[in-house]
Amino acid sequence: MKIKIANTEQHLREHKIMPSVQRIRIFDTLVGTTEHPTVDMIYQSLAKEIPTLSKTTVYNTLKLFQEKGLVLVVNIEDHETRYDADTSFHGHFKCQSCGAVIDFEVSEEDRSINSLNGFQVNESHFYLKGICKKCINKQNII
Amino acid sequence: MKIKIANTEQHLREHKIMPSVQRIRIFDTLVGTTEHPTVDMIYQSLAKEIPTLSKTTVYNTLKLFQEKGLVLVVNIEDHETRYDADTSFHGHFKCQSCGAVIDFEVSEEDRSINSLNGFQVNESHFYLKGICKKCINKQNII
DNA sequence: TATACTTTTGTAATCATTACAAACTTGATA
DNA sequence: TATCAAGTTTGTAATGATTACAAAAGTATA
Repeated sequence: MKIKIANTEQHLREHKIMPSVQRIRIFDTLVGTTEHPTVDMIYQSLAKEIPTLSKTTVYNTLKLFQEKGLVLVVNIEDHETRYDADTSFHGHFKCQSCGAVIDFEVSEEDRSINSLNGFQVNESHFYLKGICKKCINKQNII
Repeated sequence: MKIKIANTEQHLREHKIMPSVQRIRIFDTLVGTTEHPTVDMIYQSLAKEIPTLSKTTVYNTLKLFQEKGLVLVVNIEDHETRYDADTSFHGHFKCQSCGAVIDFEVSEEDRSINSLNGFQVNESHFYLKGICKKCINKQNII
C-alpha cells in the first residue's frame, strides 16, 4: 500500500533523525513505490539525481530508519533484503514467476496467535509465495 | 516440533533421493533437533563423525531436500538461512534475546487469507520476533 | 571564525552461498 | 570380476550482499 507523508523533513525530525538531502530522498523513494525495493534498487533510482551517493549511505540510512521504526524489513527471500515504508501490519506475497512483492491485508483476528502466552511479540511477518493473478492469466493465454 | 521418521533410508527412497551416508546423516540431524539449524550448525555437528564432509555437500543436500519437499527453509533473519524438517504449517518465533527459534501452532482458520482471490499460494511463512518466556523470566529475576 | 559533532563517502574486509571440475561411489552389465 | 556410465562428493575459487573503517565534507554552536 502507498503511504502518504505530507512533509518528509518534518516527519524525520519527529523521529529524531536529522533530515539530510540523502535521507529525505531515500525516504521519499521508499514512500513513492509499492515494489518493496532492495538497497540496490533504491541506490540505482537515486544515482543520477545524487551522483555522489554511496551505497554505504543507503545501507546506513535504511538501518537508521529501521531502528527508529520508520520502515520495515521484508525478508521474504534469502539474500534479498527489501524495505517497506508501510509499517502497519500486513502480509507480503512474492510471485515466483515475475518476482513482484505484493501487499495483502491480514485481519485483526487472523494475526492473534493464542499459543504464545508469556511471550513478548515485537514484530510479525506473514509471507506467502506462489503465482500472482497476472502471471496466472498470462499462462492461460499462451 | 519433533518429527518422527522410522526409517530414513526408506523415507529418502520414497522421495526419489538416493540414500547416501551423507544424506541420511544430514536428514537425521535435522529431524533430531528442534533448533532449526543453519548449514553451518549441521556441518559442525557432523564434522567429527564424517571427517571428509564438505560444506558444499550440506548445501547441495539441503537444496535437494527442499526441492523434493522434505524440508522447509526458514528465512526469519537476514543472512541466516535455517532449515526445518517439519513441513506442516506452523509459525516460527525468534527470540531477540537468546536467538532461539521456536515453533508455534497456527490454527486452520488463522492462515486462510481471503484477500488473495485469483492467486495461487504455494508456501506460507509466519514469523514473529520478540522475547521468549525464558528470557522474560530471567530479566525479572535480575 | 574556531570547534566539536554528525553525516557521507570510498575502499577494503567479511561471510554465506554458488560455480565448477576433479575424484570418488555405486550399480548394472557383460 | 572388470568395465562403464551415471550419480555423488569434495575442495577451491568466484560471487555478491553487507559491514567495518577512516578520511572528507557538512552543520551547528559558542
